[in-house]
Amino acid sequence: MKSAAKVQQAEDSAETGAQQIRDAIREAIVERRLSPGTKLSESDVGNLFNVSRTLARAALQALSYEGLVSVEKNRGAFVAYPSPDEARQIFSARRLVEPGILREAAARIKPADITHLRQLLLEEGRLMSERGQTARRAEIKASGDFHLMLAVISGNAIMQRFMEELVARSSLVIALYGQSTASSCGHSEHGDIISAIESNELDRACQLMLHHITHIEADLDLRERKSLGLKEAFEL
Amino acid sequence: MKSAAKVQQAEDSAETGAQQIRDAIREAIVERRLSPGTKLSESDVGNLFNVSRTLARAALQALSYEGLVSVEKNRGAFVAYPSPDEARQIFSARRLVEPGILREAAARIKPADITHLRQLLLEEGRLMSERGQTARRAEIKASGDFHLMLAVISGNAIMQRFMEELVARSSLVIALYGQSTASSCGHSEHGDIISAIESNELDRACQLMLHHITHIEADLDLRERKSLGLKEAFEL
DNA sequence: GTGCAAAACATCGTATACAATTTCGCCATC
DNA sequence: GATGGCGAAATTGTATACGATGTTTTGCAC
Repeated sequence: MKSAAKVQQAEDSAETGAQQIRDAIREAIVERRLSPGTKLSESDVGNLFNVSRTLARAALQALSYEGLVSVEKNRGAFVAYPSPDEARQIFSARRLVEPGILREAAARIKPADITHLRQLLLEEGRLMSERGQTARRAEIKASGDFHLMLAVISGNAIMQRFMEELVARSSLVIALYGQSTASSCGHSEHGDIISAIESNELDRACQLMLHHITHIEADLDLRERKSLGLKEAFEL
Repeated sequence: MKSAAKVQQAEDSAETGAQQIRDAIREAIVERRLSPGTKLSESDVGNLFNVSRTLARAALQALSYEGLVSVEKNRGAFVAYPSPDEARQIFSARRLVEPGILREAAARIKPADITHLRQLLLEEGRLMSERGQTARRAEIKASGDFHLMLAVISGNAIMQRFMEELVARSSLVIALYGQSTASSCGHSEHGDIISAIESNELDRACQLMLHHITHIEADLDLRERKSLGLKEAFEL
């Protein structure tokens, strides 16, 4: 029934008054309801969630450890505004770890996992064809979930957490520097990767993954905005 | 002069009342002055550093994000006591990322970096020959610094932070499950890796790195302690 | 003497309060 | 009219206070 889930949630959220807020804000950032640079004042966050500044502050601190929020001393917290250089580092990191994760995942993958991956893919495709903001947001999330799922399958909780951070930060980068309207220009590439895994073509799957990541990065416009950059760093 | 550095430090530490404490505790954990499972009560930590529970709590929270401290709801914070499975995941993660980091580092390495690496190696060797607790602790740190330095050279701040976490947690694992007295049984392996990089034998350097990590893990006794495990989790 | 229950104690979770720093607006002055 | 400084308002940094939860101890009954 609902009781089990509710109790579980209650037990979690009890310790995690702050974590609930953290998760809510993170979701808002990843789904781009919050734009990079937006100020997240402790009081505002606290009022919004009906908690004290203490918890709001804890949540913001947590997000800063994940790189989604930058806190500046005596000035407050802002949704992270990754520099082009940071963006490059994020994708460099992904190219570095995702082939390895894919290999680990492929070694342990079960038929049920493949089914699950294909379900994700279907969902992603469905959302792509839909119109509207909510569909867009769900699509963004689904696109990241594919990469996350591989980390889950790999069975390494540490790499999973790291990938969560990388995917979330990627979403931020794409929001800032993305050019093409469709963030998931490489939707079909996900399918190709699954197919390669299924047919045990591991090296090819890794190659596809590398290309996929590179394609995402290639869609960005990572040129520095000199004069604009200063203005934006101040206010926007 | 000193002023620039001092000011920089002052600005840093001002924002980081909590971060100073976090760093101090982390250092104590990594250098094994604090054993896994040790209780870190918020009040005690606060009193120790002459700050309120607020800051102590923030520091402990931060350490829990790094996996060095585990906080249990309504029970308090403890120096992390990684399970054998967690230990395996940590080394699995290192095998996954360190070759990639090494490749990145090799691509950007400058002569000055190699000099620096060799200096680290020398220092490590010197500490190995010394006796005493302090030398041991410094040796542990130096051994990790080699791996960290490669991440620094790679120029990717994200991977650098990730490696910092992995090295710190490795230290914890070795403290728990290490068998041989010398934690740095593979000291010479560090030198071999540098040599391989210097002579541009990249594939060999990666192989050496993988073997090195595997050697460290092989020195562990990762068998589960059933009855003992429970007792230790309580008190020790 | 043993076992259970209840209360005292300790510790954490959260809110509120105060101090320090920054920011913004206003007025005087050039 | 522009500029610079001074003061008020807002925001963050830190401490303290109070309620909730877990742990230990004490006392009573069997």
